[in-house]
Amino acid sequence: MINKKISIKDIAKLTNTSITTVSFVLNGKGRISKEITKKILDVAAKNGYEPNRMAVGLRTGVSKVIGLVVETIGGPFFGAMAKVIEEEAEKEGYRIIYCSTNNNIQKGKDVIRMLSQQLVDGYIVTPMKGLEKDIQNLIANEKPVVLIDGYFPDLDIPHVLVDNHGSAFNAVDHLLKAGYKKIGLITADLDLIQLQDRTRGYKDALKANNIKEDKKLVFKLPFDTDKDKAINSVKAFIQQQKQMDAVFFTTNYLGTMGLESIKQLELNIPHDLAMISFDDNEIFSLYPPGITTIQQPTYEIAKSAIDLLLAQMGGEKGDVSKIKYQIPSKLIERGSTVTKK
Amino acid sequence: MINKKISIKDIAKLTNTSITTVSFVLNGKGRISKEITKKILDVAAKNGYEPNRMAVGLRTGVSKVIGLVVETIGGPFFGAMAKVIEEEAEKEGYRIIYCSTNNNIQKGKDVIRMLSQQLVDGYIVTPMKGLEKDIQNLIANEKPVVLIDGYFPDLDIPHVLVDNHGSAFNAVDHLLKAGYKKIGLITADLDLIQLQDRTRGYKDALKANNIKEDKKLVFKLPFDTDKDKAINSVKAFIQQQKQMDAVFFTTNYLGTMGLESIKQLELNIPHDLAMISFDDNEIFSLYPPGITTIQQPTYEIAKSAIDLLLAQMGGEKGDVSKIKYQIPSKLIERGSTVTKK
DNA sequence: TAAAAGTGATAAAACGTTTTATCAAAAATG
DNA sequence: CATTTTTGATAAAACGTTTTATCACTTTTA
Repeated sequence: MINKKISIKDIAKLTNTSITTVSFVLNGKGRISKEITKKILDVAAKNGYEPNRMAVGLRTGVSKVIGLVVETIGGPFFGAMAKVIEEEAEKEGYRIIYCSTNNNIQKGKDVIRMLSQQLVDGYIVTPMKGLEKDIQNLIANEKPVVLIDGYFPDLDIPHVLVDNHGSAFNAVDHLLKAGYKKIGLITADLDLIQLQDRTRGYKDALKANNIKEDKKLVFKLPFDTDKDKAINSVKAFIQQQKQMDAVFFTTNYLGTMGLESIKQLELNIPHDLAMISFDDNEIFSLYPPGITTIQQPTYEIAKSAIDLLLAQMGGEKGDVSKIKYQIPSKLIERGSTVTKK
Repeated sequence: MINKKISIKDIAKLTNTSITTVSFVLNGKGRISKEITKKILDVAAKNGYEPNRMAVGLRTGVSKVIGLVVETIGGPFFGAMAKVIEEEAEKEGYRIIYCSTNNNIQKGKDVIRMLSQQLVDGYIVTPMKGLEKDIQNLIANEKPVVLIDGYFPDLDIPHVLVDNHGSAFNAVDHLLKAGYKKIGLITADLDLIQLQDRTRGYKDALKANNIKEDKKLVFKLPFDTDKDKAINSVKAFIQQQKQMDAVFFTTNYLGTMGLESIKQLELNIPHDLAMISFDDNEIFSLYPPGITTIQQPTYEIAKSAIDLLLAQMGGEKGDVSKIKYQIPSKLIERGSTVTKK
């Protein structure tokens, strides 16, 4: 089976036919007699013929590759989605080429430029501020794009993500209904629409419960501080706000870091401090007394995104620019937010 | 900047030169005068020329794409490695196309066949029993391959992975030195060399400490049982072995599941049962009293693997088939294995 | 039975590059 | 000044496909 790669031309020679005939047979086009068809198919199979994707790509302009641009591939959230996307794509014969941006705009630009060297048929991208032009460019060049986990507020580009505002609203509302009064917010100092929407959800929930927002209860953790430093500043924040009886973390990463901080401060959850984190995670279910979380529907998000993209690449016409899915999340209630006596 | 893609031919027309000249200038070959060179470079830059990778690939047989075949991209271990691999590859202008096998041999075969349709220049693969032929085929076709996280005992293929035997040995030895007598092993019923090496490490450590192996203390969790079922069977195993005072989990996944089981059984760690898990994980550092783990050097593994691959693809000759890195791990001692009084 | 329609197969162009071989003009050599 | 060498540029082939247009031959139609 150790075969030098065989080409359509070789098969033609082997079967005393022409290149065209072989191509037609292999693609089920044209009109070729049963016998010749069989002969060609046999020879192709016996020699393990595989079309040269480069040649096909050059000729047809189709690569059967999807570009997946995410913030970071590690981590449970994108990891889970990548898996779903890969599986679905494979069913239609697409492969995934993936790149991460690490929330770095220049990296994002580079990655998109690279991918756009006619080597990718469509994109799933987690957007960041600053990438608007680049992504519009892709669309202008007729490449389907689906945004995931974020969106551009002023642009009509199909996207699918969790209902950030509603999820945060529900979480904070849940805390208030459970009797917590002074609810803090810990978020990241990143210019991401997701975080803004979550913050809005927090504020709107307070408002809906007639609670005045206290600016001192909101903490924005600077980006790219190292972990120990970050934990220390979160600890400092928690200690400063003595009256705070619950805290809402806007991301998975912040939540686990918060957990570490609370642990180091030797505070009891939920007695001294209740907490909720965005994004479920194995830690949150295991760590006593269990941390209440907002579980993102990763499967639905990923599935919708890839379906949307495949539909577009499958030649579906129609204007997709208005397709904007906001998928509801699920609040997983655990011990960290028991109703206050 | 919304440019229809421009080709080398267009540039030639725009500058009143020939295709060859443009190609030479763009690739720094041939002998072209300063002025023409400048003119072409200017036009190319202004129009945002990007070479068509398909055409280049077809002509040169080089795709500048690396295939990464892993068990599953989710999860901290492969996630972390994927990141490193992607970053290093990018420095040399390579992109990553990734596929997961989910420990399914057929899927692995399919994936490799797909990638080998002349669309990938080299491979990093986590091997599984049954893929020997397929991978040897790649090598026979002159494609560089580096195995990661596993290897084929009977084949000379470059690979890099943690020192599984030594790591497991150290872990179990650590337990024995800390005063634990009856040490259990929980592993997965998968035919993976990694797990076998770890199991050997466990057994050899017992032997080295003159302890007779007790078959009843070894539990192989059947593959693909669902999580709840798995937890229940682990619980049953733990309850059955009353004399067992410590347990060694051979993977991350098993470790967290074990943690859940122990939690449900309301056993105290380490008083009722000490534990060590292979593969560090955020849960293990957070979960009280802290779980002792074997921390795999993901960075070194990934870095070595990609370096090895890039070197081969960079035209490095020489026989690499004997390159076999076994990188030592680090035992992170935490509260789950305190010295027995 | 002559014209029209259908059948089975193919030649050749095209996709966008890279690269070899070639060529004319200019410069250097004897 | 005739010859060789160097310089700067290019034509054309090739990579492996897909696809359009064409062709010879058979069958159907009028």
